Amino acid sequence: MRYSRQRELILEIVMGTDSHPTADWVFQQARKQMPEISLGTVYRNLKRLATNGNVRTINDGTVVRYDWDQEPHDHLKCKICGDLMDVHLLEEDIRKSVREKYNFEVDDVEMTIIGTCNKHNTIMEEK
Amino acid sequence: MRYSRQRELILEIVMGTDSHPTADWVFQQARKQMPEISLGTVYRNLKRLATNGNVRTINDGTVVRYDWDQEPHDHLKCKICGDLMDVHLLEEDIRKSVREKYNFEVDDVEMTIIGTCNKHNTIMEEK
DNA sequence: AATAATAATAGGAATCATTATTATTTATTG
DNA sequence: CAATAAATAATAATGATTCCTATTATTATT
Ligand SMILES: [Mn+2]
Ligand SMILES: [Mn+2]
Ligand SMILES: [Zn+2]
Ligand SMILES: [Zn+2]
Repeated sequence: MRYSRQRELILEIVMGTDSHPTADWVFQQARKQMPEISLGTVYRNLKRLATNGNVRTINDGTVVRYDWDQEPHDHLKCKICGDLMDVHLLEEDIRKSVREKYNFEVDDVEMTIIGTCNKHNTIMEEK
Repeated sequence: MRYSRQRELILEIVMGTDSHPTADWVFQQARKQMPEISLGTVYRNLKRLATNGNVRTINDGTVVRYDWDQEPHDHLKCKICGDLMDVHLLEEDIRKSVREKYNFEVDDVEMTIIGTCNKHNTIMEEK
């Protein structure tokens, strides 16, 4: 795979955020620095970066998000603000348990925990 | 909400399978018994049955599947045959841990474990 | 049973995220 | 610098799902 300015920029953008961005968000950022870049190029390169192991993909309902953090971890999704936040738990227990109980060879655990994040705490309203 | 023959059929089809069907699969089954039913009707009613709590939805990558089983449980997805199978594990531990450690109010845990199911066991090939 | 009120449907258009196509541009190599 | 082929930009196509609207079916009322 040979070098391209657009791929370098795309990777830099994903590396520079914790927001688990979509292809379209990356595209909006990228065109600020490179106005002629096309959305197809962003999709193509994000996919390639994912198969190369430079970034990882997250399925957020019906859209795909990208995450520079390759460590096995899961996500909390706030149903109010839609934010995804990282959470590290029990990954190894889950893998072990599934292997032993279900005879299923685990590659990857995808967990999204849906709820309400602490930005929307009810405590504040108790004035 | 008033009765409709098509909604009754749609629910019956979802209730009658463990395959975690998509809207399109339900549509294909439904039209065998009711050839004039439309795909939009299937989508509309599956969504309604889900909000009514008659069925639950599963995000399988980019497509939505439906599950009659309302018990909290997770799914193993085989990367070879694409099948989804039910798995029951640790749900309460996960909820508790997230509440305590992250101050995040949990509504629902969505977990998909990706790997290879035992239909593709390598033991069989060791002849 | 006929009538009225209106919820639900069929069929098709529209939308949204993503992928495919292709002519043109660009990185790489001798 | 020229040749080669990989990557891009622009745009068309796709697939899943939702939306629109004229027509039909269900339910309540005479
Ligand atoms: Mn993450
Ligand atoms: Mn299930
Ligand atoms: Zn929030
Ligand atoms: Zn399998």
